[in-house]
Amino acid sequence: MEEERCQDVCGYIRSLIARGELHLGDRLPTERALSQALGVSRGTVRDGLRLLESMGVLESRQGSGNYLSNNMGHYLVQSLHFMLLLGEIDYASINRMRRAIELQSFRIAVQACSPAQIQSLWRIQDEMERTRSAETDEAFHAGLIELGGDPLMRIISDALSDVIGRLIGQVLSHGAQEMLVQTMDSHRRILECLEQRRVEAGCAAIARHYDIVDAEITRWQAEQNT
Amino acid sequence: MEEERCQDVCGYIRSLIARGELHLGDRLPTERALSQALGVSRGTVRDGLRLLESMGVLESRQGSGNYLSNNMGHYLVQSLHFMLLLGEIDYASINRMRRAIELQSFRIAVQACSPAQIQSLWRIQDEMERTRSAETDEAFHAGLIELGGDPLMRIISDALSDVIGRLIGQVLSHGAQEMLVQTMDSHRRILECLEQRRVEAGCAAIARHYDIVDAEITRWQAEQNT
DNA sequence: CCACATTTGTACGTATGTATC
DNA sequence: CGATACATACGTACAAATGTG
Repeated sequence: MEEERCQDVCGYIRSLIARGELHLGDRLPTERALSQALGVSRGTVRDGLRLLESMGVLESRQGSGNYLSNNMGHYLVQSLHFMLLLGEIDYASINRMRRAIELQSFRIAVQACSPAQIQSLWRIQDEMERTRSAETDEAFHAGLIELGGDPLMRIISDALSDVIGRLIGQVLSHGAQEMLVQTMDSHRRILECLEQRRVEAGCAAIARHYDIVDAEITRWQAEQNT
Repeated sequence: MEEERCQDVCGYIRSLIARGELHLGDRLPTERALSQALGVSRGTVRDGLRLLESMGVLESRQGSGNYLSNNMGHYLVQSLHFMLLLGEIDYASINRMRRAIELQSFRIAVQACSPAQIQSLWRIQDEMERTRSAETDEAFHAGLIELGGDPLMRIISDALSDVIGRLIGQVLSHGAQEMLVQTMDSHRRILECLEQRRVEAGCAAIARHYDIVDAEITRWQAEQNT
């Protein structure tokens, strides 16, 4: 067997992108058209397309077609879940990564973001003061990353938040009141530093914030094991 | 058709892991055994296993079997290549992420790494002074991340280095001599700060290093377009 | 609202290639 | 060499979603 014809499918799509004939959001040729163009069966075309789908390069819509997309995050989330399950990584590791991304985003945001953007973060923070929900906490951090404006950091950060989200929710709802107060204190301090364009103080506030979260997660997990 | 039997395969493997009956490196039941146990065809089993393979959860070895592994990085690399191709991210974005990871790893390493570990980095740096190769540059940064000891940062950092590696190689070999001198200067400064456990100075050195690299990449890309 | 063609989704069976042991 | 196990491809059938007339 000559083998690897499904790699040809990937390569063909890749070349269409490289030649500028396909862009993000575009619909691919139908699977039957591809199978005729490349002289392979539809099943083989599907194997190739599913490879691309598993990398988040395209998205299939039943009854409609295959479209170029960018949902790498989706598969990143699943990978992270399995890595957690296999004990290859832990929540502390995920949080270290979130901390690294947030610090870098903050440094960029301090130099680039507008007062209006800061205001929108204040509104999210105000809502969190009222609801004390994990969703608003996630929105706050996602908003901070967004200010950095880096697409890769946003994708990875979103995936990390998704994976750790449930845990944060449990910690927030069952954790000590003191921790909640500290969390929202540090949120406010971060925004104040952002407004006053104080880079180092802001980074210190972010570091303190994650120290608090890390400590609480550790404490909460120890409690679960009893 | 009852559909989604290939998801059952994923779920079954997942449950085997969760129940502690399968660990990293273990060999899975044969495809025929799985197809009998779950009452599906071998092709369906393969569909399920390939889903897991695409997430880096398992690795297939022809003639031997399917093994639980952790090569999420491999697929991360391919995703990143496509994202670059589609213009969803650029090299600057990748470098921002590398900078963020390296800064965080450095902060951890300063507090935790041994003199022997620092010595091994000096040896890599000595080799780079001689060879001025992209490989030793990559080894230097990988070593720095390694000192941080975080598995997630290592995986993501390796993938990023892989994607940007060729570009770094071209920049190093065709770039200005002045840039090479600056690069190795900053490498040495980073190691000196690590030895002297000077956190902030070390972070500043890392930031300077990436500023140099970013500027050179920008300059080099502009040159390519002429 | 219905009917219909199109397109992808899923599964099965079969055949053959190829690496491992 | 032979048995085992995965790799790849093809063909077929039907399900389900979409879009259109």
